[in-house]
Amino acid sequence: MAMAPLKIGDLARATGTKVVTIRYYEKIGLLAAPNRSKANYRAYDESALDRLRFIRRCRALGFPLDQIRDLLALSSEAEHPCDAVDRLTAAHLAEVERKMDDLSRLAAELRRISASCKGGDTISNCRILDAISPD
Amino acid sequence: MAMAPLKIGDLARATGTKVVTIRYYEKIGLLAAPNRSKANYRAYDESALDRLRFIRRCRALGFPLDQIRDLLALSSEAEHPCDAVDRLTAAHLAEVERKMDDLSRLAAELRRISASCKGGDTISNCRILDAISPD
DNA sequence: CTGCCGTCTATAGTTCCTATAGGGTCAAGT
DNA sequence: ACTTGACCCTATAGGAACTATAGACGGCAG
Repeated sequence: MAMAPLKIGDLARATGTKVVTIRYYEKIGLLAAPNRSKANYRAYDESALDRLRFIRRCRALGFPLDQIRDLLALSSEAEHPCDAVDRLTAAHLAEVERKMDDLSRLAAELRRISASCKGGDTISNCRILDAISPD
Repeated sequence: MAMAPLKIGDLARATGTKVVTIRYYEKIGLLAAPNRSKANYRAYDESALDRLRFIRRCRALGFPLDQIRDLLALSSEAEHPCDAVDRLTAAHLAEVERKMDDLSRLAAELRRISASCKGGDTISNCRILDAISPD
C-alpha cells in the first residue's frame, strides 16, 4: 500500500525549498514531472523527496545544477561505463576535498575570532583573510 | 620598495576569476577601486589578491556575496562591538559545520562508488542519494 | 610601424532562482 | 449552502551573480 502522496507544499516544507523553485526544477528537467491529483495538483512520492533533498544540499555546497545533474546520473544509470564514472567521481571527489579543506580553515578562524571576542568587548586582530588556503 | 603592481589580467589568472567578474565586484563595492596606471589600467597590490582569493573561495563554497561582505567586515573593522561579532561568527560557524558534514558524507559516497567501480566494468548499486544527510 | 593581445567602458544575455498576478480547489466553520 | 483562508495552478516579470559581446584605445615584439 502506497503512502499518501505529498503535495508540493509538503515537499517544500520538508526540504526547505520554495514552492516556485520546485516547479522551476521540474521545468528545467531536474525533477521529473509527477502524477497529478484530480484537482491537477502535483502528487509526489518519497523518491522525489530524496532527490530534491540531495539537490538542495548540493546547491548549498556551491555545486552548479549541471554538476548536480552529473551526480544524479551516477545514481540512476546502473550500467554506466566504468571509466566515465571513474573520471567523474574522481573530479568531484577532488573538488569536495578542496572544499572541505577551505571550510575547515574558515571554521578554525571563526572559532578563533569568537574566542578572542569572549575576553574583551572588541576584537583587534582578525586574520580571516588568511583563513582560506593561504597558498 | 613596492612590488610591480598587478594588472587585472594577472589578478584574474592568479585567482581563477574572469576579468569581467573582477570589474563587476568593483562595481558592486566588494573590491575597492584600485589606483590606475598612466594608461588608465587598474593597478592592484597584494592585498587585493588576498581579498579576491577569499571571495572566490567563499563563493565556491556557496556563500552569497552578502555573507561574504559580513565575513570581510570582520577582518577590516577592528573595533567591532563584541556581541555583534559573536552572533555573526556563531551563525557562520554553524553553517560551515553543516556544510562540512554534508561534504564528508558526499565524499564517502563518491569514494564508495569509485571503489565499487574498480572491480568490474559497470556499477550497479549507487546510493548517492543517501549520501547527504539521510535525515 | 604593424600586428596582436590586453585593457577600457557600456550594454545585453545567462543561470538560478524569487515575487506577483490572476485564478481554481478544498476542508472547516456558521 | 456559503464563505473564508490556506493551499494549488499557469504564466510572466524581476533580482542576484555573473558572462559574453561590441567598439575603442594602449603597449610591446618582430
